[in-house]
Amino acid sequence: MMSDSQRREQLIDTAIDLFAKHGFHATGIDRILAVSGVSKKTLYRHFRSKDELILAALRKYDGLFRNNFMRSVEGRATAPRDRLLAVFDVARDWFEDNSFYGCMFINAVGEFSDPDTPVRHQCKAFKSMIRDYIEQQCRGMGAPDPAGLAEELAMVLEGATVTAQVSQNRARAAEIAKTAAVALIDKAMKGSAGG
Amino acid sequence: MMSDSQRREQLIDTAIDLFAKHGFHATGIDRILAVSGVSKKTLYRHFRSKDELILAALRKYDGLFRNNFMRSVEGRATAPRDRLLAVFDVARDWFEDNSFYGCMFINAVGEFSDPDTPVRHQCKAFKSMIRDYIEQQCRGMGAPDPAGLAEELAMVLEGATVTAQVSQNRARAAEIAKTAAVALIDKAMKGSAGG
DNA sequence: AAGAAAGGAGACTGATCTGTCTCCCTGGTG
DNA sequence: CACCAGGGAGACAGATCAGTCTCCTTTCTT
Repeated sequence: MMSDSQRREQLIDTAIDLFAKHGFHATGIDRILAVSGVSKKTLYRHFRSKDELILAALRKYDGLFRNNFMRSVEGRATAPRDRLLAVFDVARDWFEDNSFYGCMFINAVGEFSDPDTPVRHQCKAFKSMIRDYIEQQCRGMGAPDPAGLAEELAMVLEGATVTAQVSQNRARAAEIAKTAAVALIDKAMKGSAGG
Repeated sequence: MMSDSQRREQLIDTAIDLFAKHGFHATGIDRILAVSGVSKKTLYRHFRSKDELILAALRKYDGLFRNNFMRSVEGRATAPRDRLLAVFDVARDWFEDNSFYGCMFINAVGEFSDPDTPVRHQCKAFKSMIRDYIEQQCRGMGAPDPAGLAEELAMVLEGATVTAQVSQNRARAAEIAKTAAVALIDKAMKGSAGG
């Protein structure tokens, strides 16, 4: 039998799938219920409104992505510089996944334009998390300006994600981003101890 | 009095505004009618459906953006390398505009996930146009691999657009992108005649 | 086995969506 | 003034939206 908390997770997982695939406004509650097999009553016992379900989905997606992303990067490389490059290999795998529909948070920002909204705060937190992780590797590499380099690399990753979403050739987007990342890292490390 | 074609343009202009601000699914026909002051009958005389209005809006926005973008870049610089950098100054102005809600095409892609859709084709055409323009400048600069450099720079611009949309500090997104662009151009031109 | 509690199914409400159609007002012409 | 065409206003239809509530089945407890 399904416990109450299992139903809740089932609901959130289904919401993540459908929101990622079809968008937030275009995905109706009824569809989420039909796919998840949970009743409407149960949904509204766990979440006050659709907006709260959206928030819960974004939060869980943030955690899942964070874990998977960091574990994948760290499984591929140990040296900070190698990890920075591994970021784009992990991104390539992400882009090539069948269930890739672009960054869920970028898509959310496009649908929720009010900047002082919980959804927007969640999106900013996600982007900060990615940037901070990259910055940590930059610092470990001994970059003179780890924050500046991290912002550049995070921006390239962002651009690659969007490009992969729009274009046909998703792997190529990751390749180009990696090439650019190498150049940016080299420039940042030029003349420093780590370069 | 308003002519029929004026009403059509009024409709499209209003649609561009509202779609950019609130998204496509969240913007109802009735709201577009109320803001534009055009009647429903007239709308459906000009457009078969909302989807056709969306397409018309994307097409007109493409043309407006293209003209404004190229003219602004070319008004700021003449040498190809300077024009490539001017791209990010123009982007900075764009980001800082009050009516900036991110790239309308990126937002559209987030809401229309089916890749074989007129909307998606329009988005790809827009991105190709930007990349081709950048590539043209790269070629004029004598870059050894103008297409490759253009893809990198276009990706940085894309990332800057998204970052500006999410973050508070929009001007900074343009600054970082420009810094990264300088590094990428320098790397591409290293050892060549133009460098 | 009897009773109680909980959850699924889904009817229902009121709002809103796209798209059609009717009515009426306006303005031009004889 | 009479007539007629075109467009605005908006009623209307049918679907779908978020959210509430009722009914009934299932399952657990005693």
